[in-house]
Amino acid sequence: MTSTTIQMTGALEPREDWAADRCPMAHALDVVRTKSAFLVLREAFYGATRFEEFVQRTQLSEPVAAARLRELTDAELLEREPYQEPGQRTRQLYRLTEKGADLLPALVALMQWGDKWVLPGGARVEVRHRDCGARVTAELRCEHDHAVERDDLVLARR
Amino acid sequence: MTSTTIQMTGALEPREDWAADRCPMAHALDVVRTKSAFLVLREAFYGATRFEEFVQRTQLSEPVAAARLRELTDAELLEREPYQEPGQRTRQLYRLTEKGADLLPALVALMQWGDKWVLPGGARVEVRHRDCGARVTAELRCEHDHAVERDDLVLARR
DNA sequence: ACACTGGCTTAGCTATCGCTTAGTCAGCTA
DNA sequence: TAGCTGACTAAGCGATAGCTAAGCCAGTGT
Repeated sequence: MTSTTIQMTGALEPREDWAADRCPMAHALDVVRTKSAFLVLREAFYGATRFEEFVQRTQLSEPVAAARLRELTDAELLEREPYQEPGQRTRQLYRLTEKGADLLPALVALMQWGDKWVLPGGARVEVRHRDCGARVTAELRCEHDHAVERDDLVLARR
Repeated sequence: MTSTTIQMTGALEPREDWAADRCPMAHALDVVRTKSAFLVLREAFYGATRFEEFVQRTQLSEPVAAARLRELTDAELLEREPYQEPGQRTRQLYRLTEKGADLLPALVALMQWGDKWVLPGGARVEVRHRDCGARVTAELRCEHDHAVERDDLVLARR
């Protein structure tokens, strides 16, 4: 079995001074902490905009959906916008902001992992490329556009 | 502002029958539910193997670290292996399995998002490609190797 | 024989997550 | 004006996630 850990350079040791307080993943997880927040975001990506849509599609209770919509709006992953259908009163709809939409690779990566390891073949829906119809996955690439394998990763101090 | 929601094909409506029970993301989040689980996995990627390393580097309390290590081992994202240093008793070390290592794109995607939106420039460490030194990110690609923009995604029923 | 160390476990606490049930409120429609 | 609907809010509950403090156990070192 090949090693799956990222090789650390000598410069990274000792570890005590850089770890937990500035880890961007830990801070990301402070913003999107709960499963229900991921579910709300998933439905926002799938096109939900109205309160009732979020409640029905996430299968969350109304209070929980309302709390997550409020928190995600406060954190600026979603934005509210008033709208009015003819013959209806003014309502709010929720839309992804750029900040929220930028989480899509993380959600796709989780879906892809769940599909491969937890529910193989069980999902009823998949994400495809509009132009060519091929399945879309989140994969690791470097800025020079090389596909990066796990064992080709290095941690570098910035 | 461009639309950031995934376009749904007509075939996906009505939505009532396919949503929550088989969503692979929801099932992924049942396995890796808590922030502490993500932190333990992060440290496994960074090369931690011993109990004390996980405790110190995640800044979790010992009971929580022990619980997550047990759960992740039970879920087969980590495996235990006995080892013995000369003059020491036998100990366990924890290593990522293939299943666990496969979560790396999701973790990188979360790091990347946190680095961009929560802690801009604050992180002290980044992931690079060993061969060329360029920064690595998780990005969406289709099987035909096209880079996929958010607005070029379509949901398809499988 | 005794203390020490690494790797846990147990007990007991608080805070948060999510649920159900039961409102509230604004603006139609009758 | 009285009810209806969509979008919430409030109250109260049980389950879970995290903490600290304390203890346990196996194997070394002295």
